[in-house]
Amino acid sequence: MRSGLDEDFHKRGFGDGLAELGHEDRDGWHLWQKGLERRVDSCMSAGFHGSRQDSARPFQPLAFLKSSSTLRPLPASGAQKRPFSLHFLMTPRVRFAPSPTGDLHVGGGRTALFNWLFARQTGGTFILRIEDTDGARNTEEAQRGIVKGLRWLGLDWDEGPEVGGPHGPYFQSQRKAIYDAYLAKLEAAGRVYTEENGAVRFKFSRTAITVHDLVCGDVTFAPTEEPDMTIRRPDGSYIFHFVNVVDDIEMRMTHVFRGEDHLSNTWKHIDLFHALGATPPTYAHIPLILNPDGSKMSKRDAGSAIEHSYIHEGFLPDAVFNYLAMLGWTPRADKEVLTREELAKLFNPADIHSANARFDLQKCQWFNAQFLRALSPEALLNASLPFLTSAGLVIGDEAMAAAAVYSVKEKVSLLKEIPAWVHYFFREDYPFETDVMEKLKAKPENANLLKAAQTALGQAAEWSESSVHGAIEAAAKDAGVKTGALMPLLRAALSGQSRGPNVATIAHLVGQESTLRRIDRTLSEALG
RNA sequence: GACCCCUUCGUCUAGCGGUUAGGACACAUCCCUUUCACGGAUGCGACACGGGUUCGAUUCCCGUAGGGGUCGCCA
Repeated sequence: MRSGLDEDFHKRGFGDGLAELGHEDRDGWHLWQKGLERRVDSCMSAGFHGSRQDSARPFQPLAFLKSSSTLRPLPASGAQKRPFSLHFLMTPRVRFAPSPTGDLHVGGGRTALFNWLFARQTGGTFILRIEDTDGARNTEEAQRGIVKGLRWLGLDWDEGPEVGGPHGPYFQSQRKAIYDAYLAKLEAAGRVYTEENGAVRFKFSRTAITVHDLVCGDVTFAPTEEPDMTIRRPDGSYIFHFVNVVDDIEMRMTHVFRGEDHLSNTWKHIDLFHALGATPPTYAHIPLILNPDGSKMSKRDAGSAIEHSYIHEGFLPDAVFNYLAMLGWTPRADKEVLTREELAKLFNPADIHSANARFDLQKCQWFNAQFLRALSPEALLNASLPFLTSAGLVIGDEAMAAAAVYSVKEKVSLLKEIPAWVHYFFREDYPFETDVMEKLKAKPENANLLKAAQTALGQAAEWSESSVHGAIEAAAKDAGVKTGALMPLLRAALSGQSRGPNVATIAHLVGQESTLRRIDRTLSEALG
């Protein structure tokens, strides 16, 4: 979608790649290139990231121009220019490229999330590519875990497995012919050699290579002394570094958001891009997620796996999405609880932190509690259904069930806690908790109090929450006790528990007949 | 061992040379209240250390220490 001006701009050579930036002022951004100045009205993702390393190149700008305005000769004055790379007539293409190792790891989930956020914000394309080059340890089952985790988080992809796309196949195990062709290019360029056993190595250029990173700034690596990199095994299968670069070229990636653990190897990738005559994408190496004690988070650690730690524990996708997005990035907003749409709108790679972050399960649960409370009764019931079912509860009346779970929503932070709070709504043979039983038996007059309440409730002509409440108050008054003395007894009788929603709410929801039966049962079983 | 990244309350963070160093989670106290919660209020609590630069450093520079990462025919 290029405007005429953009087209003109493009014709004059303002393509992707290196441009120069003048300055930012009230009029917007002034970009300078090839003797012309272009003023930019609006930018998506406006922002600059200061480079800590090289003060001569202090900014690594990030701009996706939406509209353009004037195009005029560059002023002759020697205003300072700052070089930067900019893909400004191109919609971004980003990808998440996991190797299928089973359950989606939170670190991977967040990497996918940042890519997704960026794509959704800029109107770009988000691609899922499965890096299953290591046939020995990759299984279809493992790949399903990744897909399930991404779908659960709501990270939909525009190209990739299950949805297809123009640059497929999206499994590296199916792209051998492409890699062979690229290997031929390297051979033609004299950049590879084959070892005696058949392994193929890539000849490093052994020059200094600078990574221009949106997060880390410019990072320069001195000419390497490492041995040349193997890119193909003797059995003909290819190595990660090579296929990763080839696919990023083939799939036209403009940006790569990935974990900081890749930063140290990025010079190798850039070397490959250059050897293949391609321009490297813009990189953004995002900080890692650490355990609460600062150690590296691995598969076995709490909170590390999407399905095991979140889906099964009763987290809501939106909450995990929100929490993960805030780990390593702070949106410029006056609140923390944000929807994925709001996060996508606010996302700015320039605001990504460069320091690793520790995982805090409590805060993640807090986010979950926030989203839980915002759910409608129907949505809450729907979300808790798997947990209610696995607790053996049978839902008869859905409206009642929805009201029941809704009545305890601010008492829990995880869906899996809900059954323990609502089980008595769905059955009348609930157990009496030990302390509840003791409390009931503590005073002989409790039985009479309950009987009085039962009589009053039995006589209620109307069965609304307020009428129930009124009947209980009246019964307490007649019996000469405070309402606050009767309520706990009734709560015990109706639920077998000492805590829960309002007593009147419970009675109202289970109905008049059940309420009376529950008191009968208490009288005979707990006080009999 | 070499190289790379990082360092503000316990945790996530705001800050971009001059602030009583702000917020959120957690924790504590109080209020609300039929319980448990929610909510509200208050409190606790941080610039890793040492040198510079500067009238002035949390902020800029250099070291040190500490944490993390990378150096695979894993991805």
